Amino acid sequence: MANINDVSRLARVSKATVSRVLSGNRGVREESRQAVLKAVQALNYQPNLIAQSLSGQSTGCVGVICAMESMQHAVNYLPALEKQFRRHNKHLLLRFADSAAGVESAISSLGRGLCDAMIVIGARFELPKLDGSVVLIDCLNAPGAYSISFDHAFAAETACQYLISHGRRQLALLNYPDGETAENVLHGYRRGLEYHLVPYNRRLVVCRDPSPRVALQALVNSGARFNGLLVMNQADAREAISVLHAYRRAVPDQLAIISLDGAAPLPGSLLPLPAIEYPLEKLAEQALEMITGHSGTGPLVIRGDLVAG
Amino acid sequence: MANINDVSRLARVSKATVSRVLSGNRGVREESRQAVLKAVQALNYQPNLIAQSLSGQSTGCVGVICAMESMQHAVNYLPALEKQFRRHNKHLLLRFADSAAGVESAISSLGRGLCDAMIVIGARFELPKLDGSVVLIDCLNAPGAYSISFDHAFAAETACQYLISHGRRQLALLNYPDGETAENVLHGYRRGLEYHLVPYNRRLVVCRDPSPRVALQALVNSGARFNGLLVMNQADAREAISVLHAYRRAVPDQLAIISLDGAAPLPGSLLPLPAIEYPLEKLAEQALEMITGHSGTGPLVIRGDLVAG
DNA sequence: TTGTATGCGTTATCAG
DNA sequence: CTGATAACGCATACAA
Repeated sequence: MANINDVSRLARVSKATVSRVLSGNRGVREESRQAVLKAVQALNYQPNLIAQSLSGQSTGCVGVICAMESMQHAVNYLPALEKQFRRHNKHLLLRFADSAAGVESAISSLGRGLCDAMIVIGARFELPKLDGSVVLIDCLNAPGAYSISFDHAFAAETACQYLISHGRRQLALLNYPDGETAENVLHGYRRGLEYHLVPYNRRLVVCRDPSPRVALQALVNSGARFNGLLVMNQADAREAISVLHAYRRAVPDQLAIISLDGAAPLPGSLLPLPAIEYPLEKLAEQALEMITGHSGTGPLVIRGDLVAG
Repeated sequence: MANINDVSRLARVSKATVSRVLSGNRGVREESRQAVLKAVQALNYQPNLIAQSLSGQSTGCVGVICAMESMQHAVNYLPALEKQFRRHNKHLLLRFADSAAGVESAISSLGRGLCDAMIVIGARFELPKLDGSVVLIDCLNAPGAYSISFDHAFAAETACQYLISHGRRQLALLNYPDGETAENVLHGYRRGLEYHLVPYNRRLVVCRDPSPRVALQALVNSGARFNGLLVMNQADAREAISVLHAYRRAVPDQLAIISLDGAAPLPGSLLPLPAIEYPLEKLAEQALEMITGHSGTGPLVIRGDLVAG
């Protein structure tokens, strides 16, 4: 690959002039400018990004750490993020992690001059204290200053409203394990019920961890009756369908299921379920703004769209 | 972030000595070694990767370009690749592309000193001529010297054997559009039939492009009878189930479906279909070897495992 | 308007 | 065994 010296030699100007022409051509004689451009063409010269990074102080790379638990999940953000960041000439450095330790290791490995910033996506585990240049997307218990999280209370409430307005009043909830997010979900769930004067039945609330299947089995076994079910994501929805199928409960005829995070709508899915979805492009935009710093600081909470099945 | 100068100052040695200690500590007095190590600890020093890249000639980054058509597909290789490459301190630079032009653009954008090598995954479109440092994985019509592709003929034959041994003799094929791969699939399909003396019926072979749904509709409408179906991937399988469901054909009771690429087994999938699967870890290993050059050159064709539903 | 010189952080060469 | 010093490729302040 040709470098700036080759170009300057061929164009009979100095490296500085070449550099000037290529980055904001201010104050260069048209003649030299053309010479440089011609040489660039001839040599098919492209500035070396590594050298640019070292000289400037920015690499143009952003580390993206995907939590693996809900991978099907996190992975769906990737195309939207990549598209958005590419527009701004930013590259994505990909890592996966399945624990807080994994995230820390990824961060320290990426944070050695390679990245200008980092994004953690979809972590369901407790996160360590993080640097200011780390943006958290869809992470539970986001401890950082920069985070984009979902309004789970609002989502749960909306889901209840939807199901109840479709004639389902006995609503079960397959919630996250104890934590801020679970409380938010529960809050929204109760608000949704209250609005329609549906009494709250704690037996209808179960925890998806360690296993959604077991939780649902326990729920069914308990004899508590329900004709609607709120789940936390599409994967859980599938599990639920599968379990309930085994119990001869037809979805959505006898039992309506709604997902509180409808990301990752699987192509050619057999039965499209209603869900609360979060717009991927908007999300990517916000993440970019947080990273480039054009945005006001502070965590951001976004509300999802109700999408009927 | 502390740099090598800070360390050398604190340890009262030169930069060179610091560098020596950190990379293969050959010929350094134990005393200085300890001093350096102490300083490194104290300052939490980690060598800047960008500077290392500029100085050495390798960035330790590998570009990964995922074809977007069968994204659900390509994206599934990512975790395995990342895991494998991370072991060798290689980072993954992620891009998506949906056309040959997109791939070219990605390659030229990544090929400016950022990457040592590149991988293209899952391209179903015609690929341009590519540099030697590009490895093609699961790409149709792989034109490069380095490629890992699947033995489609073998897969198709295996699929036929499986279905026929399960009492399905009228096998339809939802094939790729014209091309080398489609021919291979067709070859395997015919071989599988021949083995069991099942006559070949060309009406049972349809093309999945531009739309698997339409192709299947046409197939059903044609009146040709079939009780088994070979599809090219899980997404197509889902589409097929959906279409056939509409025609009141139950899967897998009346009709058995097998996928020739069972990657991306969806979690909690309702009905696990039989499929030919390609081992992701092996694949990632091979890709790594091709890139690090420890492997004999030339394209590699691998055969998939039959996994019953 | 242009060229020179210096810095970015590291590795490697070569004297000492 | 160690320390200066020259690359690596580019950007930029400064001088002309």
